[in-house]
Amino acid sequence: MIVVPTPAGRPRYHQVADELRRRIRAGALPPGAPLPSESSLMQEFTASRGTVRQSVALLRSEGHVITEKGRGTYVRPVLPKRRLGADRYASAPSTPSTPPSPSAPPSPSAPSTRDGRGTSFTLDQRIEWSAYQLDRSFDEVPADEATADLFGVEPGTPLLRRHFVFRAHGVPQQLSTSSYVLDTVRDTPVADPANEPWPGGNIAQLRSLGIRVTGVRELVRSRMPTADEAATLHIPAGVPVVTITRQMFAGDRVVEVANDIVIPGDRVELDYWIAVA
Amino acid sequence: MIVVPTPAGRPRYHQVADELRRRIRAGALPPGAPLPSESSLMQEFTASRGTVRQSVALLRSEGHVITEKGRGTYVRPVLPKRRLGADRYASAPSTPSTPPSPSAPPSPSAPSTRDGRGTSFTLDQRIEWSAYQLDRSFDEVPADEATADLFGVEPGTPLLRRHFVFRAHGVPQQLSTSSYVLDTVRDTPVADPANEPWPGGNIAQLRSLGIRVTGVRELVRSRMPTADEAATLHIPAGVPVVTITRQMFAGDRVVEVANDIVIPGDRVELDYWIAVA
DNA sequence: CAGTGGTCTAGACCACGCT
DNA sequence: GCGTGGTCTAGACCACTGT
Repeated sequence: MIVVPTPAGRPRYHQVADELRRRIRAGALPPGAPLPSESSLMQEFTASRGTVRQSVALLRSEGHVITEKGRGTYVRPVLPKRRLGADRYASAPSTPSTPPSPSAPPSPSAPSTRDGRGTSFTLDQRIEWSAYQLDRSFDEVPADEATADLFGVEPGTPLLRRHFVFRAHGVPQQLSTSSYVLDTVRDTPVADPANEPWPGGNIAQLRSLGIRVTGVRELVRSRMPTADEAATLHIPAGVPVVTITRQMFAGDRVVEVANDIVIPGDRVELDYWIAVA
Repeated sequence: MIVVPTPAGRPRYHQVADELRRRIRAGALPPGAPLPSESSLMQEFTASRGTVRQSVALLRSEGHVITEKGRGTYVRPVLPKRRLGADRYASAPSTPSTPPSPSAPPSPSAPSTRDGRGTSFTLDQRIEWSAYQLDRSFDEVPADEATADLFGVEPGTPLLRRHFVFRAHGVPQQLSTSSYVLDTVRDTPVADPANEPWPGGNIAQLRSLGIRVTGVRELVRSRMPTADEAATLHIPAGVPVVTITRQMFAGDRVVEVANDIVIPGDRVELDYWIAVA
């Protein structure tokens, strides 16, 4: 068969993807709208199915569209983002409309955010403890090197490790693996999975043990999800995860380590305040 | 020829990808190592080229491997990550080994971090101002709605907008679009691109105008890069970007807005400290 | 049932990096 | 020139979603 030379030097599947991207940007294909079917695209662009599928795969990997088996391909809807701010660590149990915490920024108006690609909006979405559903599994393990380092203890120190899957309103929101040094929680209500979710979270938990958390350190990274994570969190192709490695401090002492909180990147924004000396 | 057990129902290209992932995790294919060529894989797994290519495309989109035209496919090397902490906003000009800033966490030891996929390490990498190269373009524009909102001014307010491409040691590190209200910087050295990079950064710049920055708010998000961003920042497939929307405050007043700092997700980790009341 | 996307094959020509 | 991956074609069968 005769291979059609690529007109502009640009591969045909890029041309198709470019055109579809253009329509998405221009609003001709708004979020949620179906893309033309593969057969339509084959006709419209005079390309083979493989080429058309390559275009769509590209758009998928860029996070522009999602594909549903047997139904079609759709422009990725923009999800409302959960905003995680410092106030989630405030001592008072959260109420849907709690005023900002003492160390919060000077009440900046909630900005409308851009996702860098077009339509966007942000929801200052608070989820009450009661709306959470929770899968959890607790176990006792010796500290691996990374976790020991974060705690500032010897590797091998016995830990209580808790693994959580948070859901809110039926939608998986995040995974989290969080540890306490076993000695500090053994035979306390904190070590009992039945007491989760604990109102006020880990800080309240530690408080019940007489440990007063004075600060939290968060190390934020981003990467593509593992296959497991994508499945558990219902993450479509083209969407990264944000990971947080967290240390809770009581003075100089590390009292909790979350060795990777994993959150879908299309459902969250992290809000930080830095005081400048 | 190695015969891979056939978990029936699982598509062949997934089986191939699973096996390659396994080898990567197991260390049989360490970072930087070449994957078997497509023809080898075709033989080893008794699959057509299309199927083998689909496996590799999957691994690429997951960030496990990168492909170089005419050379081969390689396990993605783990890059040292630049750690961005609050100290980058400290008043004193940074020196490679400056002690932590006043509001910093209680000197936690630099943790060794996990990338969630295997081998990993972190470099507490400081880049002196002198190591920066910088592309910049300044222009004067009326504030769009999002930026006006972040500034707390009316849309249309004249802004000095600066676009930067930072490189360090030849490697592109981040894009940034940052604005001042034009009235506050007109006819000052700050408005002259020739004075970039300005030692001490935007805070020192504002200081030279008699404006004392008291705090910085950062809104962190993650998404896949646009085609432009991927090209400019040399981002391979399967690597997301971290974006930061930043407001600099002088008291209650917003004095600078960075309406999207874009950083490759495989080259950075953000380090935040939250004081708990 | 018809329409959608998912998987797979076999073959072809091309552009690139290296030796 | 050889080996690598990049692009493209044409056809086939399948699983899933809707009516």
